[in-house]
Amino acid sequence: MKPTHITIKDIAKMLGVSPSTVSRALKDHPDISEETRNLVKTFAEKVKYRPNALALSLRKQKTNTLGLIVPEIVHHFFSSVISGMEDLAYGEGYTMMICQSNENFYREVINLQALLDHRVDGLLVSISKTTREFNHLHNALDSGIPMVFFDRICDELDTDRVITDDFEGARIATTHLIETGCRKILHLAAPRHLLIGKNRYEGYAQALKNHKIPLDESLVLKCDTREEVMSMRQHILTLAPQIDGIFGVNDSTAIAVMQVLQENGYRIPQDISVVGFGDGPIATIASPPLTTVEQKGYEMGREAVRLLIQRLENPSAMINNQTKIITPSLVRRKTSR
Amino acid sequence: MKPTHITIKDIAKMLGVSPSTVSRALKDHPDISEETRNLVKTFAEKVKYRPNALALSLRKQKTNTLGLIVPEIVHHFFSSVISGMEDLAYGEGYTMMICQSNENFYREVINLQALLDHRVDGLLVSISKTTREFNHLHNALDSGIPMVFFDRICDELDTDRVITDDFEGARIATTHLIETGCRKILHLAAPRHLLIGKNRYEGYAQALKNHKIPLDESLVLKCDTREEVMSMRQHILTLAPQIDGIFGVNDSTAIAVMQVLQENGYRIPQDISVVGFGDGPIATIASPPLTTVEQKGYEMGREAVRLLIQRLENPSAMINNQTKIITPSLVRRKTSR
DNA sequence: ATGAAAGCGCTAACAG
DNA sequence: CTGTTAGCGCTTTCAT
Repeated sequence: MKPTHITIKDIAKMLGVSPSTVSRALKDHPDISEETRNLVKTFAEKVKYRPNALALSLRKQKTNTLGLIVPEIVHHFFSSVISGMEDLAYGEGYTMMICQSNENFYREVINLQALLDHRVDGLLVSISKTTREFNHLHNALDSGIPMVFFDRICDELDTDRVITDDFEGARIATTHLIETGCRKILHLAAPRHLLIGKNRYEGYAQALKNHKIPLDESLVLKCDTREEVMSMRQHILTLAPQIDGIFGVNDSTAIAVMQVLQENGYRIPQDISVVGFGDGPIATIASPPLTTVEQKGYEMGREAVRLLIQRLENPSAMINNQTKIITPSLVRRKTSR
Repeated sequence: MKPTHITIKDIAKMLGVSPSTVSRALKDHPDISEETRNLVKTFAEKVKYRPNALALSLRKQKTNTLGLIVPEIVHHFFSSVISGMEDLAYGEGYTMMICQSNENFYREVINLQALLDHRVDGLLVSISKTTREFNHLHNALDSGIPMVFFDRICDELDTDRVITDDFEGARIATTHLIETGCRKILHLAAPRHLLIGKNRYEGYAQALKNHKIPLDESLVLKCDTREEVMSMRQHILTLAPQIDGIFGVNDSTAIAVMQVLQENGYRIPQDISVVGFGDGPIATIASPPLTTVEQKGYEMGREAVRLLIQRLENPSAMINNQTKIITPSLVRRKTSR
């Protein structure tokens, strides 16, 4: 049994008026007499008339749909972003069409095409890790569709953007360690060729510099996953006696080192303080609960949608592209003093 | 600059043929001469023609879009489900329109309406915690739209369903505890009026019964959040000396008890074994890593979409509604022997 | 104050 | 083999 919907034409027929009259009455067009207007409206309500969004979109050349391409849904940060986007978009009368690239370039291209085929009004995108080449995005942009990048932005495209201030987050984290008494701070870093690796490293370096603490490169380890921590445990343990603080580039590495240390008799934070980055669900259940930098995915999502809708609704307004920077904040818990 | 798309009409005009010819050529209609077909196809490719999905949907009365209503996106289980749905739907040529109810009944109703307005071909829904009344879903179903419930199903609606076998999961978990030597097993349970509370409790009870271990109700505590564990810590500690195993209704409570115990000198699993339920990201980073029951959200998502598409593509086939049961499996890690 | 007609982009009878 | 026509559901001139 196919769902059959009532149309304006149906109503017109049943009421003995023309479709145009029904259409106008429904949207309070001034030309329509109060009488017919009420007639139509009450009738429409009675038969539960609902406008067909498809027809509307086709007619108006506007879908009120926002297309999203995200690397992975199953990721606390990204799902927070999506949640923020959904909430705001929904509140503004837009719906979202969501695609995940699964960190796969080819799929990102297809996703983009699908969204374009559906004539979404605008695009929200965070690029996949395997994306090295940006023709697909270039083309989309050239065709004139509004687009905002978030988190994983693309430098060679001039668009609105929302990013977290990784530098500042790292600086705050490291400063916190310094201000609570640490002097020899180990940094577990992401590769320098990744933006987050670079920026967080630099924030760390800046904090040291601000406090006249010399930067010791032997205290910066390329080590950004739990697994890597585990495989580098020996090295970390040889370093341990000479350090009093650790800044991990993300929560999982921070928690992983903490565990390695604890298993070897170190007390956190009495012997060594630890700060992470991200504030996912694992931070709170760590033992002790992890002091970390909160990344505000939800807020980032809202901001991205805000930027996009603003552009959609200020038609031609040649506003310069904006880069909105979300400043993360420190969440003090128990792994630091 | 509005994105302007090339249409079939445009192509027809430029090639001096009729729109229908173009339409047919593009889809390899047998009536079209190979010559014109190639002409049209290469030209279409050159100008990057892309069919307008909106127009297509309107025409075909089929949107190839699946509507999803989920309580919360930011939740490991649900985001896994979404991911599974997205992947399969995408592979089958469908796109997804995703709404979150935020556990709010009113919003669930609106979400449903929005999806219906967009004429999604089918619905995937997991009901919100605050939903006590099902008229909106009843109406949708009566109107004939295919619908599959997953995880949080609604008993009074006769539809396809996908659920996890909570009873069996709990039975497996408890059995594992028993088989590794535990006899006095504490169960941290969800309220009995919730399905998961009831089913997991019963699975626990069944396992005991199968092994002729008497069920001691004083070892069943209504306690299903981390916070609750913390506020009941005293009581738990008085119970601790007499127990050798714990089955937590979810991972966070399991991890929380484990921590309370550890802080008080108990060794896990030497003194007490612990098993959780869910297998979210927190399970692996717990220390020691948590033995738990894997809930297979991704698989559930795929299954739900499979059921839905099957119904969409077997037009009238009056297949009886199916309830697909996902049997969770035990993931042995280090909190049990 | 209301209706007729055209058209958004596409497809599918029906002609020829 | 190709073109003409009508229509999916809706809005919006242009008439009346």
